Amino acid sequence: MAATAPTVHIVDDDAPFRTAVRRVLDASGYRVALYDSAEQLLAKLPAGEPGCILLDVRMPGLSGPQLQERLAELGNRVPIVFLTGHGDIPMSVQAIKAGAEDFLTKPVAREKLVAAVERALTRDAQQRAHDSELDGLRARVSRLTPRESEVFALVVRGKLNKQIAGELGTAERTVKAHRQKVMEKCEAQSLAELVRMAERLGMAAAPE
Amino acid sequence: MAATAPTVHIVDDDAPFRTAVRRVLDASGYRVALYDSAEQLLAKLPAGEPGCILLDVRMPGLSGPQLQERLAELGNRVPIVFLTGHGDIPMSVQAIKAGAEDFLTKPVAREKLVAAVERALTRDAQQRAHDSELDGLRARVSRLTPRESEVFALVVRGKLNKQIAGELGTAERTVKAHRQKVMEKCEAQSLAELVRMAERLGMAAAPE
DNA sequence: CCGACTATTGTCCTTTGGGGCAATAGCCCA
DNA sequence: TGGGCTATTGCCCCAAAGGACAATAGTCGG
Repeated sequence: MAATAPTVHIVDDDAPFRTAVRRVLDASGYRVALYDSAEQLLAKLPAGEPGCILLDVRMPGLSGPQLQERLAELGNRVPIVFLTGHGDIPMSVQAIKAGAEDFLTKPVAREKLVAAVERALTRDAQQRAHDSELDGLRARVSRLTPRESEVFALVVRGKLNKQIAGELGTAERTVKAHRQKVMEKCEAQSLAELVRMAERLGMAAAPE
Repeated sequence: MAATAPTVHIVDDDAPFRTAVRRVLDASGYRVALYDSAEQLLAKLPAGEPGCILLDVRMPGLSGPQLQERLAELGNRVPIVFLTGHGDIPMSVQAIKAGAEDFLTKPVAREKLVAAVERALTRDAQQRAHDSELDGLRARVSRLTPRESEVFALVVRGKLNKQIAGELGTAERTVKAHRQKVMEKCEAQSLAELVRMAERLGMAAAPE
């Protein structure tokens, strides 16, 4: 599973500047893609591929912060490094709070830029690793039938089969059957593992 | 358990400014404490009490960011709201990344200040609630004897009693005895609950 | 209409987990 | 030195979970 090499997406309406930055990042061995507007990035950004965004703040059309917000709405969590000559403190604070990896000001020292991009790519890789683990989990859990899901929820709350049977209005034997299916579909080797899965999926644990 | 009312700790070397800010916060109903330097705050800050810090950046002696760092080293996670007239973007970015609740610039609109303080206090309350829950858990788990802890670790990994007995070189009956003690001391009503506790305490889950 | 999937249950047997009762042993503190 | 705590174990019994074999029924897509 050799992951695609990560790409740094540079979004800036200033063509000469884009080129200059590309040169720096090229020289540092990064794959680079250029966009002259936020809209262009939204249209072309390949989903699901590793990378990060190097983003200007002031641009015609969507601004950098607006693009950040838009991406968040779309559920796209690509790390963003802001790089601008027209920033102010409130803007930088807002950007970082919204999850930006960094907020640099032009002119920027080459090492600062490269370091920020590197951190952004590292974070992206970690997020992806984490997400794909969760996705695998969700995929398994989503194979459960509605009934099995109910049993699953009660099992990880520590309920006994007989209690579950009572709550669901079925026979204990039936619960056992579902429970087996749950363990099988979730590929859990033990109850402890199943509970951990539920926990990672954020399933509430009210024992009641 | 009526918690102590939260206190806003104002750290600024400018006396008139301190007084002005105190007035604003007093008027909003907050308890306020004043300090003219970071050192004074470090010396007097009551540990374990709810509150937040309203912190200037440039001061004689320890600077605001240095105080933030020092508090982090001490494990004190009181939310900090920076309020300064001499800030710049890198500084604000660094402060927020280091966990500051906000980074405001003088002069600040009264509502912005009050809103930031309110968010800081809310965050503090949440952290405290979360921490005290964890502390309760740790207190229970710390009552386990070394042997019981070993059994605990293996149980939450989904090991069977006989496997645990094998790994510890004791009889299965012995494991059962320890296991009982673990459930009792941890006040866990079910294995699921025990696993959740281990999870919240960050105990690794290598099933091996 | 048929096969696949889901939901349900029954019976029976085995493996595990949970506990009561009791005893042996080492250690530490008063 | 004696009580208290920890670690160990044996025996016995009951409850709970796991799983084999088998069967009935309803739903749904072909």
